[in-house]
Amino acid sequence: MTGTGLRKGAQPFTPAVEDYAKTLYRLEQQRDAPVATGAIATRLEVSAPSASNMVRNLAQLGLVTVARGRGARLTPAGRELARAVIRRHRIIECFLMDALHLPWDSVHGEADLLEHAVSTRVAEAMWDALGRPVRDPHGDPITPSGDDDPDTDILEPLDACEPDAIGVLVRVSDAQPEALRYMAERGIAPGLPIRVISREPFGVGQRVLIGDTEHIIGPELGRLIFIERTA
Amino acid sequence: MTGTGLRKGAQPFTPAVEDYAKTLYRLEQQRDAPVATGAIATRLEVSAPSASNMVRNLAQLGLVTVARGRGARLTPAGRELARAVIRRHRIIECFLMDALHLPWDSVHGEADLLEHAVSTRVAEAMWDALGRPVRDPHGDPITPSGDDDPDTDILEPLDACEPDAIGVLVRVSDAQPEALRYMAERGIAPGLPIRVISREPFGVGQRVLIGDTEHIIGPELGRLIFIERTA
DNA sequence: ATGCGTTTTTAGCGCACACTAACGACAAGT
DNA sequence: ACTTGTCGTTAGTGTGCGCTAAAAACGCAT
Repeated sequence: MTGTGLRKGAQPFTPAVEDYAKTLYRLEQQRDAPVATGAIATRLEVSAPSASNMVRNLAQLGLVTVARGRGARLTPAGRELARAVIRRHRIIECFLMDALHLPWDSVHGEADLLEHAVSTRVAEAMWDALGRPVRDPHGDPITPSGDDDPDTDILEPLDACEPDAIGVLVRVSDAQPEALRYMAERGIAPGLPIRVISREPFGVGQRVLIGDTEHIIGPELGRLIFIERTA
Repeated sequence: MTGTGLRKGAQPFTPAVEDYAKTLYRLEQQRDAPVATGAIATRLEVSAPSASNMVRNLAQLGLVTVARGRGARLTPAGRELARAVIRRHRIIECFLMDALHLPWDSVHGEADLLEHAVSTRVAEAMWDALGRPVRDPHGDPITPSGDDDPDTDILEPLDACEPDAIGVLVRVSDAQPEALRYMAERGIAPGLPIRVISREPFGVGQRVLIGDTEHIIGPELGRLIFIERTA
């Protein structure tokens, strides 16, 4: 891979380390258990040995403890780093959309590049300039400073909601840009009221009212959309 | 130095290459001649061998031609790269000051970090959001897209101006943050009218009217301040 | 021309991070 | 109990980019 260049005044951790911490955090919070190195490798699109090595590296930095046998867990320090990176990422996403008016689906990728170069100072200045928003454009929470995502457990994936469920579309996973583009085209975005009309058979998906438009949401998409139930 | 981490979607050139191109450009334009590798090393604060190696690297990338014997010159491609980086840098500086209200003296350092992570798309979006300004906060020109700095030759360093010279303070070199802090404290900034009152003997410097305040400008500072003469 | 100081390059190394190929450890199936 | 497939790890490489120590080239003064 390409070398690092002259990054003297940069963050205390390398971009790679930050990325691993972030990924660890994500996976750890998905199911609360030690994270397999293979999962990390898949998620970061690196080879298994690369992930294996880097996990050892993180352990040496005190960011991770390797449970004997299988899997790694973040230490408090690691968790703090991960949360700091995620916070920067989300602030940057907000910023790119609200201040620079970049299209929804490109914001996540740009933020991935920027999150390692933007200092905390700059990120906080962005946050202030935006009026300290509470969620990013995909509905992910921007937590005060080092808290856990408060509501990931409250939210339900649309996919899992039975007909007549009512709520607010709060979050849309930013993992797949094409999905975002698809949704943007149809006006599906966080903040809209949502109601499940019915579930179509044969795996077609759900008929859903979002805002005042009816949509057919396939199961793939349904897993990326999260709602806060009101009924 | 630290490794690069996962920078997949990034710029076509590494941060280091961009930094060398930028420096080459700067030095080449200072005196129009091939640039000695030692000068590059000094400017970038790396060892002479490092600079030497990287210059060879740039040559291989087609960004530079190494004049036999001494010194390197940018090719058109190299010049274009350098100008793109410099343009990004200046837009970012503007942005940090005008949109995020960061202090004058910290803006340059942050921009140095960011200029390699901000894509052209984002930089141009920043520029638009700022109303396409023509100069950055230090008075350096933000040229339309790939032109040469138009006026560096028109400007005169304050240091070289004789008493009674009148003009506008256009540019302040951003090379030394402490100097910027000093000037910021005293309200010295680009855009102000300026008049040289007298030159004090024994190397003390010049008495100068900037805006409507009188200042004593020592020779060190006088070399960092550039004015556009009107008389 | 010869020798000296400066400048540049060569040689060899370290570190971060990726990769492939090959090896080991364990669950499950026969 | 033995094979097999799925993990994970070790071993060894490559690339970017920095470094020091030593050699080579240049430029100037004698």
